[in-house]
Amino acid sequence: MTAHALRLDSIFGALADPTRRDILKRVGKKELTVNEIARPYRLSLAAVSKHLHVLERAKLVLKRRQGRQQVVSLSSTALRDAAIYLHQYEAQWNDRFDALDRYLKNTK
Amino acid sequence: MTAHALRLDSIFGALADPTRRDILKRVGKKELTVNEIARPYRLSLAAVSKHLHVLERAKLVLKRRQGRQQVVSLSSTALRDAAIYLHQYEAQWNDRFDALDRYLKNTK
DNA sequence: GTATCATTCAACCATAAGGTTTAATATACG
DNA sequence: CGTATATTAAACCTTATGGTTGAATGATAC
Repeated sequence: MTAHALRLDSIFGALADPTRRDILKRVGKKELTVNEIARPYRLSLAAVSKHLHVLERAKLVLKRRQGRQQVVSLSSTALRDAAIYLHQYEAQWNDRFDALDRYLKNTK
Repeated sequence: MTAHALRLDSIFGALADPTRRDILKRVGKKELTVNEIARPYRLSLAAVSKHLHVLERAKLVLKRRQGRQQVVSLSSTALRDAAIYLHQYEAQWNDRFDALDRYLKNTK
């Protein structure tokens, strides 16, 4: 399997979990520490840490150390790669999403 | 969890497997029967049938009976839903590129 | 240096995913 | 009706995933 395919595996795999999509949405608005990310969920910190690892492996987020905390931020390149993958099917979906189609074409 | 979230779970989950992405690509070009779909893979028919079930559950493909065969076709609505989901991050990947643009301009 | 805070690692558990083989079902053909 | 063809279901196996708790690590504060 190609590197590209492996990458899509990890990206789509990461996006397949609702907690991880929620984390993504939240760090997309604002960088957060691991503790801040974990707070709203009824999950152990270790579980959230694992989710972050999955997101990191898919390159959907970046982590950097800031003192004794880890600051997590969105990394949009993988999301863009996923969008580009989906784009190959653009011709097959509704005209109503022309704007999105044009956008994806321009950034390919 | 909302119906919408469950839907994204199944869509992204289905897309996370390379065999399924390959099937999707092939049925996107031309409707195929289950046997035709299975032929190129070193997998049992039952395994391919399971993959098709995953794709069907995610509404990424449609199956209809034609005589004693099942004809599988792409259904783009789920792909479009996935694209719409990713689209919410469009602004952030644009920002990233804009920042890069600015950077390149300034250092030219 | 020791205590404390933030995060991860290790070991473990339950369930899901992806595969196999064999049996069952549905449709078509003589 | 009986047989062949196309596909799925069942039972089973192995590995991956998502969760837990408790110990280990890294960085700061005292």
